[in-house]
Amino acid sequence: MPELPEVETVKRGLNEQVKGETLENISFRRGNLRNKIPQKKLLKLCGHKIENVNRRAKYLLFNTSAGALLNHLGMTGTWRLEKTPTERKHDHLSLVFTNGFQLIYNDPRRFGIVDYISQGQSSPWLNHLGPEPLVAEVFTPGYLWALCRRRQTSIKNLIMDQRVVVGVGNIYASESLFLAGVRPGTSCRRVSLEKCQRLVEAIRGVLGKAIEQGGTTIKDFRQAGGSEGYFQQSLHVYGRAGEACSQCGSPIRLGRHGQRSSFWCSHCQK
DNA sequence: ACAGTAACCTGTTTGC
DNA sequence: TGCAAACAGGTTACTG
Repeated sequence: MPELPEVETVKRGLNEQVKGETLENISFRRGNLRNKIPQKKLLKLCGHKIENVNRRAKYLLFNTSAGALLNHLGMTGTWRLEKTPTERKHDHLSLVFTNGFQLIYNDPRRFGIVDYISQGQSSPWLNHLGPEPLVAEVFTPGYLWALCRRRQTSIKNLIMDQRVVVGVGNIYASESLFLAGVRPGTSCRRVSLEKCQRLVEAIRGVLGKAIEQGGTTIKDFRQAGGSEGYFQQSLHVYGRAGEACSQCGSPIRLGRHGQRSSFWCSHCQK
């Protein structure tokens, strides 16, 4: 479900909803998602305030002075805040706050992660992550170009590799490549420094705009509070196979790279 | 070491 | 209409 803009949107919503609130209890409906949920460790957070909710890559971190709850939404994870909770299918745990509200984690496909991080420590989940694309000092054209020299894969696979740069998933990979004028199947070895420059700018630009518009709602992504994102209106190629390219009118092509659908315009992207 | 594929799940859409 | 296959915003574990 969520790429960087969606996770960032969720993060901002959660800060409005639970920042400063004290955790009273955590109730668990099942013992595992993609990982085994360390229930006992997580219960150490009870009695402590959520200082803030941060984001690293596509991971959310609920920080307290007694450690943090780490969460990855996988494809279908959502948080919803309720005063009088109505149980829904696929509710897996809920954070109960002293103000009477509950923050409930729902995840049908259970590709999500819920883990505990001790105070001041890192987590194995965060170890191999590449730079944040929105931080210009760390995600530079030269950096990307150096990786293009070294690796042997398509440029789309490369920018979706979280070790290379975090936060770019299947939607924004296609969109960035369209904006940069590079076909997704191009071998990264054949991507010039100049193209890397355009690509870095495109990635940063598209992620930034998507955040401004509250993310992309294709199917079931919702902002905190339940409203949809609006960025889907701005998608140039993703999900538009057969439609006319907004720039040149050629039909948008559909193909697959690394088991994922790719969308591109053969005229605008070389 | 690296790249490509299967696997983890459920729900929805597509095609016969 | 019904059923089965294909597909979905992600990541890891395996294979060669």
